[in-house]
Amino acid sequence: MRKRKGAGRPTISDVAEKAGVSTITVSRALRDPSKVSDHLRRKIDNAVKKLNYVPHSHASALASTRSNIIGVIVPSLTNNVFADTLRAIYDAFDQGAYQVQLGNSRYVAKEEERLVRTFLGQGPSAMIIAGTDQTDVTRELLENAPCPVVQIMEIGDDPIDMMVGFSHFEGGRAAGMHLVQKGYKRIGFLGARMDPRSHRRMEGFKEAMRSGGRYDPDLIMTTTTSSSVTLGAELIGQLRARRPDLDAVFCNNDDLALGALFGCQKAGISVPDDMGIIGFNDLEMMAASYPSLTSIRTDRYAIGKHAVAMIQSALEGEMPDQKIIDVGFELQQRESTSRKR
Amino acid sequence: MRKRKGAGRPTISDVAEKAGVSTITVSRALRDPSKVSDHLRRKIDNAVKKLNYVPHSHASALASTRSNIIGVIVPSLTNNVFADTLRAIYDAFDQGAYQVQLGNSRYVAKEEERLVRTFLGQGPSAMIIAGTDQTDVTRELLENAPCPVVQIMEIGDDPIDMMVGFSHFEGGRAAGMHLVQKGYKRIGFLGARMDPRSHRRMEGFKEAMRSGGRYDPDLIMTTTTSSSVTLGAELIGQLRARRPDLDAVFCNNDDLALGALFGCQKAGISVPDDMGIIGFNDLEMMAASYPSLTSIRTDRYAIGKHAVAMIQSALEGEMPDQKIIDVGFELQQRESTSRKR
DNA sequence: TGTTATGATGTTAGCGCTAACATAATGTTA
DNA sequence: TAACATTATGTTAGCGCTAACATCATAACA
Repeated sequence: MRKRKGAGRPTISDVAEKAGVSTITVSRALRDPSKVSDHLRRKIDNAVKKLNYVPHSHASALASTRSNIIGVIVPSLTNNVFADTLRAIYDAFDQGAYQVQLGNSRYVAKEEERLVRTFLGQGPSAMIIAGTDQTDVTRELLENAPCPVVQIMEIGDDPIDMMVGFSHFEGGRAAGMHLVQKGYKRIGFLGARMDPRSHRRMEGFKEAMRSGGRYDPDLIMTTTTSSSVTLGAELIGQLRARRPDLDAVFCNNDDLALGALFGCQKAGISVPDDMGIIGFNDLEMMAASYPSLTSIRTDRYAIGKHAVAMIQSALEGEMPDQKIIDVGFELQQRESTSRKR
Repeated sequence: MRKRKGAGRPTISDVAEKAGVSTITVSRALRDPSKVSDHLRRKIDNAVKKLNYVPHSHASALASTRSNIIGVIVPSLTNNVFADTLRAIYDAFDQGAYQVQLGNSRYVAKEEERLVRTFLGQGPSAMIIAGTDQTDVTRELLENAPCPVVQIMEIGDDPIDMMVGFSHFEGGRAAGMHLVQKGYKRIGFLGARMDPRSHRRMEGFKEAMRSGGRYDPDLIMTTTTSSSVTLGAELIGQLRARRPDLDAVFCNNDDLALGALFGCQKAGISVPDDMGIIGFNDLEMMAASYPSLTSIRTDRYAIGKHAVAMIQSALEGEMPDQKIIDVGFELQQRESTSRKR
């Protein structure tokens, strides 16, 4: 007698036996209740409850060559921006029949490609990937993937499948225009990490400077070092050393902006009178700081929520209302750019 | 002819055929190369490379009732503290043969229990779970789980299996003692969320107050609201309204501490002379702020690294050196508690 | 009434892998 | 040299589920 023992927990056969039907009927009742008569469905539901049956996802994945995995790839786990979006994704999927599988590409394109391969190898139900700057190979893999794909965080005009985000270029431009309007004259840009989205914000900023007659490449200071508050203080120090006449900065993100504020305070420079500061993302701390910090508010949670909604309607076979959702952004003006002239 | 098509990618049989061996030999060569002769192993490795073979994890999981999943359960995705630990876990596992499966319990015990059930249902290779305050049911599930289990973030004397973290009680005590030593007299406690770890920090703090002759329950202000910088400013405002003589606070975490600093600045209270502030965790911003903020530094990345190392040695059948690893903490004294008397 | 569409359920054969046993080849001992 | 370990490889039968086809009942129609 050379039986294998299995995991011990109830199987679909146990349910089928208890309900007096065949296994495939149980399978159908669980996956698409409309395919089974009310009568049998009730019996099956009862049996499931009584046995405390939970489908073996691996068996299901093997038989159907399709798993209940939702692959999510982000470039950073510590960046608050992604954390908010991830939270939305987990919130939306946690109750349901799907398993979120998270990958961290660390801003490395090759790593991202590897993760896409790994995830696709599991026959995911859907993929969510941050950004629009995939390698050609990654893009092709995803275009041919037999599942919905949502690019998040930013939008562009050539989606792999679907997109939710906002225009970083426009966000950067709005920030720049705000500083011009506020009457600042020598407006700098501080940028860390300089991933593609940071670049687009910078380009938007430059555009605003040009149209406002304030463009000066000497006032742009960037580094590929990852962003931090400490770095913000350092960068503004360096830029001021180079250009003591600097009177405002747009920071690539809020950590830098907070750091820039601290840097100014340490150097005895008054914000906003001698230095205007604007950040990007509007993390919670921006409103609480003293002086409070102007920032471009983005709704990261909404991005995650929309992404999941798009996936769910795609999985239910509906055509989504739109392939590209722009959640926009909103300038939150606060004390750090409200100078009394 | 009623063949099923499969996923199209190469299977273990394809490799076996190409290498001129049986499938089980390929299986063994991949899982435990020492069980196969060099001769065949070379052939198999070649075939794998040529076919670009990747094992189908679902099939493997089904056949062995054991998946390559590492289940990780944390109470928050946005708290930087967990983000650092998660990053370490992802960094350590990303290259290998394991898949990290992340769950967010949202500080809800029942949710945690549900996640543990879900994960155990997949036959994980290991489980990592934050904290030591699981429900009895959760604990029992994990104690009987046929895989290594690591509790992270804190330590205690009754591990389910293994533990990595530090004593939050001692951390809180060290913070309290520091304020006493610095000569502060009416020392308050600000606590948000008040999860079990926050409680233990508070208890450590109280202990320090008692032993320093400074215990005053009226100076303790807590809320179950989740922590934020804004909240820190509010809480210190409320506590000062109640006790204008307050001259120092230990904040449950760094967000509150930063908020408390901003609150003081707004109210024109000089830090550290009129108000000492100490936080917990020592996030990066603490050193950068102005004035810089004293905090209890904890090594979250190390916790994740150790957890993975413990799991890996357990999976290789080794007895770990120790079941409980205390990564400790370190008081980082900065300007916010360095008063000139 | 017989023919055909429609829907509900069942039978069978895998999905790709590995546990459990079987066997062959080699070494080890008295 | 026989008797027995030990190691390397193979055979077979599932793991639990679902795709694909088959069957049966009922409704719908000419």
